[in-house]
Amino acid sequence: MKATIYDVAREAGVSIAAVSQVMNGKGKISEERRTEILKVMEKLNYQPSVIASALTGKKTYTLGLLVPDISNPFFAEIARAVEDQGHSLGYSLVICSTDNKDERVERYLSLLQQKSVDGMIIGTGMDNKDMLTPLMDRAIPIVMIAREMPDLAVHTVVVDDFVGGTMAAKHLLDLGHTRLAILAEHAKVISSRERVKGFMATLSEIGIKLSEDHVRNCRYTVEDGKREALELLELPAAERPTALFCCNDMLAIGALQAAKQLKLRVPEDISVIGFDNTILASVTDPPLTTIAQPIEPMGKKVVDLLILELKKKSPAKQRVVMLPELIVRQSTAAPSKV
Amino acid sequence: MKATIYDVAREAGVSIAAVSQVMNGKGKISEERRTEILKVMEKLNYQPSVIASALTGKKTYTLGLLVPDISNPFFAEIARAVEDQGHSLGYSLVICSTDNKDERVERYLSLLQQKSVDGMIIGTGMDNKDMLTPLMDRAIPIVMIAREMPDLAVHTVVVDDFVGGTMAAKHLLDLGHTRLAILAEHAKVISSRERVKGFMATLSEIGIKLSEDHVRNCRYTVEDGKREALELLELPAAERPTALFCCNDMLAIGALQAAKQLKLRVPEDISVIGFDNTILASVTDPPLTTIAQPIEPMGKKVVDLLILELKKKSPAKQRVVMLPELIVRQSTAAPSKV
DNA sequence: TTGAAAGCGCTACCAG
DNA sequence: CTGGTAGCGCTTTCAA
Repeated sequence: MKATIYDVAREAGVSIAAVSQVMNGKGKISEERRTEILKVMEKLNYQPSVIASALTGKKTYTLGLLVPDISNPFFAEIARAVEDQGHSLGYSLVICSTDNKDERVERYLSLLQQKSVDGMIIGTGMDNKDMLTPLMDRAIPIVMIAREMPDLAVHTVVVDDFVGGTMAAKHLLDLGHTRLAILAEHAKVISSRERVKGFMATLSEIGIKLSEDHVRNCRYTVEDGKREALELLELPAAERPTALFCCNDMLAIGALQAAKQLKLRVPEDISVIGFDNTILASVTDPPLTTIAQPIEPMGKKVVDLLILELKKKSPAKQRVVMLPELIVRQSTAAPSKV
Repeated sequence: MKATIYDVAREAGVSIAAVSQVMNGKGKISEERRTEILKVMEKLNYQPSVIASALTGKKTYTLGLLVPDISNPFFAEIARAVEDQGHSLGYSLVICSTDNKDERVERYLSLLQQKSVDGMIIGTGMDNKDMLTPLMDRAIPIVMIAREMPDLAVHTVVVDDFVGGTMAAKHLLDLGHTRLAILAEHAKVISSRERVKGFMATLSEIGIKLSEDHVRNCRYTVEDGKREALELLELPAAERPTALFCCNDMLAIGALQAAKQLKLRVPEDISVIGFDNTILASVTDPPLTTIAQPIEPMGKKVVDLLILELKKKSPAKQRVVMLPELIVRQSTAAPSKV
């Protein structure tokens, strides 16, 4: 069986209090006893129980991460960034794929509480924002990444979606496009909305206005993107957009597939720009021009904020906005002169 | 603060034992008290502490999953499958990206023990297999997925790598290829070795033998695959392979990129076949022909085995071998007649 | 310096 | 049926 603090104490001929003290580097212990105890711990391969220590009011050193789907490359990359930073600070990560379903969010939120995680990182949307308030009442530290819930006093780390949208627009405009369209995510996704806003704002600066059916709402799957893109690309040539801004890489891939199916060449006949710069963007054909989110720094930052928060050393609630970056690959080009 | 069992008991005017009993559905409680207690729990939004209950000898309902890198789509997909099955059985998942470094494996193994996870799912390789024996001595349930350590008595779920290799070979042979080459993972990766074996065995059945420099060892990155593929594809035309079997999709993508760089067309000039059928395979250009692993059933199965194991109802150690499947997309075709 | 003892929240056994 | 109580492994006073 596993060795306990009692085993170590007995073996070393001291009290459990002494053992506890050397483990936590607290209290005064003679150097002699100290090394003796250390030796015994080593010998017994003693692994202190985090469970027991947590019960006495200390931390569990476990964090929860809620994302829509860990198998989605974007969130997998976020998870890795969060895991690494957490790990370097001594925390483990429990992953929770919510599929964006409130019911799953609720279930996980409750589970994580029962397991006494030290804090939660929310990277998933939810329809009912009230789900989080009970947590906050209980003073369970929460931070958000890549999503935000306005009027919720929590640290938040996001990319500047609006600016990302303007970057995409500028790139396309610079290339000479004038007939544009957007593949957006569901309207309730704030980040997507902001991207669209930034995109449209930039267009309107030079007097371009998108008709409503040129802004399509999709879920977040490749299939969805493809379906909507097909409709857009099947419009009569005069209306058909020459460039597509997709609010994430998955949708952009759908658009690529739609173009292929319609025998349209990318970027000659149609330019496509994505968002996120996941690994997917680098392996498509053609490689996807996209707006990159600085995932790694974001994951790092959100963990740092969470740790600060649960150490009560937290500054006023911050909203950290990171700058996106345009990554030009080969899915965008000047429109062909017709 | 969080409500405890005491709060519920006090509020309901009963003993904590009674509360505990209704929670666990044990003992005899009058229907009356029972509903009353339930009502109070509801009212106080009582969340029983898994920590405390675990300390009394019950389970933590937490599982650990070790993989090389959660941001690698293949492992992210495994994680999702494992998470789902675990979740449906009431278990949470702690993810651990090891980067295939023994040092990280060891650290995580120790951490998971300290946190008293109920079991661990190993999907990462390690040089020093002895790292697992202390766990087994302590009777911590372990199962393996997508990796195996022969002569270690643990349940293992793998795809039939050898057969996968033969499938790839048959497909290429049927297409008419005779000059073949392999992009393998490091020789210590058993699954890769088996794939190579299956592939070569099939070739030798019809008298084809690969020269040694046509079997290249890579790490598991796209860059690595590309580098090795470049060398292969730059061979004089007479020696240059017309088809490449890559032991995973990442390497295959590297091969695709190498071909592109050399202005070779896929599949006309060079056929490429991957392994794993991750999401990446469906978004490349051309879409990748690959050998699919039944990830979802594998994840489900491995969790079931683990749960059985920790309920002590475990049958003799099983090695579950699932059948791979050839997914034909567009990266393979008959060699062009030269 | 050191150790006895009181919990942390919950389970399980046992006497009523 | 019901409730008192002894732990689970560890932390933290508080005396000695």
